[in-house]
Amino acid sequence: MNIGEAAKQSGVSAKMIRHYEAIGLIPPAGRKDSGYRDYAPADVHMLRFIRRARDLGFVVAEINELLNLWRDRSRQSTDVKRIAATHIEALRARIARLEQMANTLETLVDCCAGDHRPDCPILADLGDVAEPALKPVPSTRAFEI
Amino acid sequence: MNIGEAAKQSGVSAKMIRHYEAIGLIPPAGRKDSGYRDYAPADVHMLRFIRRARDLGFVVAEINELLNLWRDRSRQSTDVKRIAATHIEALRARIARLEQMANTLETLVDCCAGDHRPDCPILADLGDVAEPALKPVPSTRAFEI
DNA sequence: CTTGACCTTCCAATGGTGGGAAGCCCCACC
DNA sequence: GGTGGGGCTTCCCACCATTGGAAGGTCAAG
Repeated sequence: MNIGEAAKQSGVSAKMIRHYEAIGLIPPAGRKDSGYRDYAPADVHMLRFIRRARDLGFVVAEINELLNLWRDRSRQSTDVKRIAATHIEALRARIARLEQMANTLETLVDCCAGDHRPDCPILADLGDVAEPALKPVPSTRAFEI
Repeated sequence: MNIGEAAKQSGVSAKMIRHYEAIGLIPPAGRKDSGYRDYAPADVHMLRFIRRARDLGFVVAEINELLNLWRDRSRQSTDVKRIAATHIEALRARIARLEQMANTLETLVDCCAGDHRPDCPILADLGDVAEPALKPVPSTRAFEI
């Protein structure tokens, strides 16, 4: 099966399949005489596993661990559970941060007249100079939030 | 004032101050004879505005709009409100997606014995082959989630 | 005058994904 | 036997925000 077909069946784009192979998340696919990658149904199954894990927000490093456990017939379910639980914590932390942002903004928006006048509590809050305890903190990267 | 001092007072790292200047978010700083950037309290104020907006999850493009409105004395608060409201919607959407992930995982974790045995509903779900309607959908980028 | 803290510019990496170019391969159709 | 179009290959670049580091100039205190 060509990479395009594997992509269709797994829901993982051909681009990403090659990428996952390049970073070692999946083993190098077999090749036909033409040089084309050749995929078996088992490979599609694995790709679908990856796709589903991505949909659940796991990052590649975690998916790697999960894949290893998946393949390991002598695995202990507690290992899987630990990874998942840790991930849930991370998700909840991100949610909490986003919710705090949204709530703060909601309050400000509710206080804003939203008319033709220039006075705006949102801008007032943003430009408020009265914030002393503000260090050049290693602010979290956007994609980690 | 040197960039280090401006960084300390604003909470924006020197690296990012230079970056914001490079991408045109802030105007080029004045220079001393030595070539060092020179910052006035007003610049620190602007940087603090940016810092606060980032903390609320605004992306640079939005911060640019907000800065322009901030500087525009004839602005209409409705413009600010609209930007903020749109941003809240985006935040809520991200929260909803993360919550769905967390809830799905929570269910799976609750069903997992978490002991020495290999049987695990989490892996079973991930590897479930019974998912036909799975297209190579243009999955959202990580930092947009 | 040296030392160390600060500043400068430039380049690279992060993570996950998409876009595109240049060139090869394969199949169906005429 | 050609030819056209679609799929495949590799390689490089972009996104977003941020950090790290190297190589070198500047400043203040000792």
